Amino acid sequence: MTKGKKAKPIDTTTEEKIKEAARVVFLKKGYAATRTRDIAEEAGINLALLNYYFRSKEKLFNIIMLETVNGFIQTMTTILNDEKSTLEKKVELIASNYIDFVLREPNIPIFMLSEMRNNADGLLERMPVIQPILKSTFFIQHQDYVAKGKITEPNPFQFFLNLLALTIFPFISSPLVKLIGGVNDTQFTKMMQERKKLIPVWIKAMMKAK
Amino acid sequence: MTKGKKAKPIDTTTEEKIKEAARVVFLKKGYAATRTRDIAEEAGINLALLNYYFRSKEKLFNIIMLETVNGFIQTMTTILNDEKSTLEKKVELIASNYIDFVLREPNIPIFMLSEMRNNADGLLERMPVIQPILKSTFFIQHQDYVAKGKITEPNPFQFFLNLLALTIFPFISSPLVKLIGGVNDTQFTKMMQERKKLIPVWIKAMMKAK
DNA sequence: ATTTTTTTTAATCAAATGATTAAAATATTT
DNA sequence: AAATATTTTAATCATTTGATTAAAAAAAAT
Repeated sequence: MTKGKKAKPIDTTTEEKIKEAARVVFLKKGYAATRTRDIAEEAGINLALLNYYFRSKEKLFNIIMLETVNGFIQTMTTILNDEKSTLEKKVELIASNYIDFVLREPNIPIFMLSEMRNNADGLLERMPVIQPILKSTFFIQHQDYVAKGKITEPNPFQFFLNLLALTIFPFISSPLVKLIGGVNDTQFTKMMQERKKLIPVWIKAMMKAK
Repeated sequence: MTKGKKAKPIDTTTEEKIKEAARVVFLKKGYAATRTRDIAEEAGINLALLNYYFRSKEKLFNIIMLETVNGFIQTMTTILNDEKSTLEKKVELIASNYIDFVLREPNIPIFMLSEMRNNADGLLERMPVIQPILKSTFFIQHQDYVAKGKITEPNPFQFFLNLLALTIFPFISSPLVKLIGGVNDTQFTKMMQERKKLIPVWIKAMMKAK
């Protein structure tokens, strides 16, 4: 109640510090397994301060979730809607940019998808920026390729799913990959780097498959 | 303490009922978000009974987790190690069997992967039946194909990852798919059924890609 | 310098939650 | 049928955990 005075350039470092800590903990452990005390400790502040700034665990979570999803979708929509680049180029960009992105933030995919899984309190529907994807240049170009016989499978969603799957799944399953394959972090990163070049080649091959 | 009398064919229905309920709730919500009371209610029994039979939430969870992972890996190793079938046939079988499997139990992949993510208390290492995969006939056949020039990418793990990704990822991302694509459950199932045939075709095309 | 506002904290609360206990109900054995 | 063992429950405990409060410390305004 001492806050909302508006137009007041408050020193935002503490608030940011808490948000950053919340991001780290939420992304690593998920909402349910996260204790607000964990976040406070990670931020190096007292628990009450967290509630002072963000009122509740849920509100803080919603902020983090929204920013995370937006960060993830943003690059996507930009690439998908670029009218200059071909479909093949878009595939390259998505593979390359997202592998880099997820290498920096490996917890994001499993975090997002596991939080969305039971869609508690309609979290998904409140997410913005998601709908435009269907009407993107990417999908129009796909349609065009299908019409010209350059792509066998006509469902653009199968195509998009495949691209996402090849790009993101390895990160979601990385604990398993590292265990089964006896792969360490360095090797894993190297494999993912290789996939930046491999995925476009694979996708191109799949397009003409029948 | 009245239990462990050994060699006593006790009526196992209550125990099974609790386990089944635990499976339902754990798979849907994950360990941290699950309340033992939820499980008791789902099983139609009292909370104390759950602890009487299984001592603790964690012990019950470990049982469910172990059975789930085993169920998931079992089919895999059987297919991967069959010496009669070709590599192509194995790809078909894995795609087909796993899509059927996950259509019946759509929560299993995200459950397994999200629980494994921070590998608390070395859950992963205690999982059996995982190591043999690397030495399976599948990988030997892959090596053979590489030697004969039938497969471009030499790393068998990339190959295996791709197969898993194309098969499983759609289920993990189904909330997103249904939202972005405006796809309902029936349509989703249909898409996945189509993938049973499509994935082998795609994989075959990817094998020769360069 | 004094007053006012903002920031931070320690202490505490209340609800949720995993677990236990002791006794009642039911089944089994004798 | 009586005695014994097993199964089930209601009530309760202790800890965890999200949240609040009131007061101290720090910063800003006057």
